[in-house]
Amino acid sequence: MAEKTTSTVPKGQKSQFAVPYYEISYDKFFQFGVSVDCVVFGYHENRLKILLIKRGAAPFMGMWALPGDLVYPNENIDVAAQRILRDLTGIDNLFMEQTKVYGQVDRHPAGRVITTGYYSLIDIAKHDPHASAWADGVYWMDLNEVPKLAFDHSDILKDALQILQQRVRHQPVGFELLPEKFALADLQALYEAILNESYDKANFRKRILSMNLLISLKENQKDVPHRPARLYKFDKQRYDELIAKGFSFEL
Amino acid sequence: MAEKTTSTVPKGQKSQFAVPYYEISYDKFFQFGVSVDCVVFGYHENRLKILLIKRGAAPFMGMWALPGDLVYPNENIDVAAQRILRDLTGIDNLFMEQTKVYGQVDRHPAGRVITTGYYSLIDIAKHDPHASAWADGVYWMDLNEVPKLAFDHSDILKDALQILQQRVRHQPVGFELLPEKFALADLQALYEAILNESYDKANFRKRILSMNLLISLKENQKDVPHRPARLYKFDKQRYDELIAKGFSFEL
DNA sequence: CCAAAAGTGTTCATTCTACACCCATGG
DNA sequence: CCATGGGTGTAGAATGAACACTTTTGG
Repeated sequence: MAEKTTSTVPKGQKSQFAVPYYEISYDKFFQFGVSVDCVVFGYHENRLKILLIKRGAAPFMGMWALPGDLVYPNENIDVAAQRILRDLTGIDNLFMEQTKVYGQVDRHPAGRVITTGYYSLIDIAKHDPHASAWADGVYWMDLNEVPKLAFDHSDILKDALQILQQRVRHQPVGFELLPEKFALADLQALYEAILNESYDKANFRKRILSMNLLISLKENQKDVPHRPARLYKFDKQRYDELIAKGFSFEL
Repeated sequence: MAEKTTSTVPKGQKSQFAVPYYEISYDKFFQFGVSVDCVVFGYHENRLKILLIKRGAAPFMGMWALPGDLVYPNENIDVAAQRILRDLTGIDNLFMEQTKVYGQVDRHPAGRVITTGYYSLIDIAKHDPHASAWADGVYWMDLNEVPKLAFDHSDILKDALQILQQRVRHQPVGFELLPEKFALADLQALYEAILNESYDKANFRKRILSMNLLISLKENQKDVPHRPARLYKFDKQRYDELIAKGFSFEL
């Protein structure tokens, strides 16, 4: 920012270099609000879910929205995103990644607020308790049943889903949605839910196992009315090694 | 932004819902500056280049930096990015895409400024004139020779390059860097420059041609001291059709 | 013994890789 | 006629898709 040495500027507005540098802070340029909005994906009973809140204040009171908040002037935006999810779920250091910035002038009725989308993946069974215990305004909504959301949150959700689908095909990102120990069929069902496709069981497991990213545990499912499946866990260490070598996971 | 109904907030700071909604605009939350920074890739003589400016004002005066500017309070951020490149190159509607948001508290010495990175691809031969004629502060720098940049611009550049490499492998994005008519060997050299790899000539052309994204012109290179190559152009229409059908280009 | 889902093996088609070879032009 | 890079064909390897089959559990 403020890097240009010359510039054409919109009529009636002076460039930031028309005034001494140290006055910039008090300038009309510093009037933006900054927020983050979180698209939290969960997975339960073969369905993709998303964490929504019911707004209890204007604007858009009573409408569904993504959890989000304004960023404090002395707060990094990544930290703000973590803070919001900590408030909702009680968990720190959740996997989170930026999606996009939304900078339309009129996107917030209260003033100029630009927001950054984040998406996150969590295992509902493990992390849900705090969220559902917290206020009456937080719910896991089936992705297929999400109504129109407040602000431009429908767009933010749409973009986040697309990015998730893209990620999941090229990086083993989906594991955060599963319990630590899982069967290959669970993983397959997860991929099918996210990508809206179906895969051949034999070929799916061959592909996944050939990547050597799963550690076969010496443990099986219990109390299932059929042959119990072998459980696996994700080998994070091996993944990091492969990534460091420029490996790209392709589904 | 301002979506939560309850929240724990940093000590000593009140949530935006502790005050009536309509007062938010005058709140301490609205003190951010917002900027955009552009990573403009060009391509010339088998080398990837990037457009840099030499800063003529504090802070970081005299250092190399990405072209960027503060966003006006009434300006969409995408529009701001286009404006900056229009100033530099005289071209409107350049291909541009967001990379990431940079929201570290201390990233700008003049105050709290968050910035959004954009990358853009342009054909130097076609679009350069304005840039090089414009002031003495704008240069095409070989990507391998870029020094440490002002602010966190080195990070922004690094991320943008990574995103470009990712894009180029999955979408035919690189064409913007070439003249409208090009030979297959030019395209191959471009991919090799961006991805730092080399490909078998025969296999590369088979792969590219099998996608049916190139239109073979009835025209060859001229004045080359060897068999002149057939020229092609990118079939944008066909590309849009394929994308609409969920096609994904894989290199 | 049956149902249900886990888990494996095989075949055939397709794609990828490496490499050899021919072609057209300027000098 | 040579050097240079354009352009093509092919054999063998590797991968992928489809599908049949075996295994292990609970009821």
